[in-house]
Amino acid sequence: MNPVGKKRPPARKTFRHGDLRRALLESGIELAREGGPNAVVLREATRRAGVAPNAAYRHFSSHSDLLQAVRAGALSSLALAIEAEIAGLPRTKLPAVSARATLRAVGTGYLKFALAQTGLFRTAFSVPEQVEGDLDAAKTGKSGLNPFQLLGSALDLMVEANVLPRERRAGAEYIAWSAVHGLAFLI
Amino acid sequence: MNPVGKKRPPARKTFRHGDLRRALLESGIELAREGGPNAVVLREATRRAGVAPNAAYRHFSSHSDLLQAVRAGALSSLALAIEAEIAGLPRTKLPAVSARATLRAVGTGYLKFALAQTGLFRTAFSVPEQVEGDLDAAKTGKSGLNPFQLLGSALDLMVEANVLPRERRAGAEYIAWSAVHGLAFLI
DNA sequence: TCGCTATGTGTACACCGTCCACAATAATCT
DNA sequence: AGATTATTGTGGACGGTGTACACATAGCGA
Repeated sequence: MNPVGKKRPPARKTFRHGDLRRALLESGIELAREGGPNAVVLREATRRAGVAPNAAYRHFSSHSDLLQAVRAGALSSLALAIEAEIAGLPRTKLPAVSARATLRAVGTGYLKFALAQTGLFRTAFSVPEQVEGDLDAAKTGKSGLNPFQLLGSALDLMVEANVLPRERRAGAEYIAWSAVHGLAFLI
Repeated sequence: MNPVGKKRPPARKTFRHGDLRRALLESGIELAREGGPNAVVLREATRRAGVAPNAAYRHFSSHSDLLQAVRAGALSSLALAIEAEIAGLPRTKLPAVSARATLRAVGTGYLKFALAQTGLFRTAFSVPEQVEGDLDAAKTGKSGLNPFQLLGSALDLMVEANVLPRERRAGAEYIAWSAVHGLAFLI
């Protein structure tokens, strides 16, 4: 009908997709958002990208490889949400006030995300894996820090502002993180 | 070969299994123990029970129904682990000491279980669901209390022993639970 | 004893992840 | 430019999964 035929799902103009990896990743993230980790299904992602199931294997070595990438994307979204919460803070001159507010913002950003994006949140933490020293840029927000590192830098601020005694700094991530994460899980 | 030809795989003497529901449940729990929630696969459970796949549908309405039952069993195991930890406590006359020790035992029982039975633990909390007011006996230990209720009764002890001010009792479950659960998740 | 009903079997379907051989295109090298 | 090679997508197949339907078996009460 359309001589200059546009692409429907399977109707692509070029044989090559152009950016299939990103397309699959985004479909996967959407699936995760809708139904959590178990909903991210390789074949459905290829379907949404308008491509044959096997095409996925040119970009991801397996289903779990794709899932890992989706998971990284979810962590990145979480990082962005936390950063947005921090950015929305009213400015203040007082380091102590600011440091406390930042730490609180990390917590509330985390909780808000868990509530608003439950599927992504569950996906992000569906597989136990250490994120502490992870440098993977796919998991970070605009600041280049992943959620765990954002918490760490908020704690650093507390120390600098003399709100948190330096000797109690070590391991504080774990305390704060477990409290907030446990709470998030409860809801 | 065998003139009185018997059936190997389904080597059951009687047509009826006798206690298939329990058998399936136990196979399911074993699967969860070995590989977490995603490993509890209906067909494999029936295989281990020596029965055709469809037989499961006489006792569970669906795969997720079976999974829910397995999950209840996992919660029950956790409750038993906590009770065992409490039971192992040295006796003392002092209510304050005893109350504190009991609360701590709940926490360590919880953590030990999370470490020793990771698969079951992950299964128990794989699906968010309120356990607070749940009266389902399938989730309890010998005391008839589920893990969350065990925590509650430990906190009650604290109040009775005047270790925890009564006005701080409300919602204390959530604080304690989120701290311990978050910690468990970290490990 | 007869039939009812609970319980297990067999067959079949759609969907999933993944392997293999092959086709179409883009990139590269004469 | 033309030929060669590498990359990317397709098609078909296989075994595994959950589940629906029809049927077989056997335990139980009349």
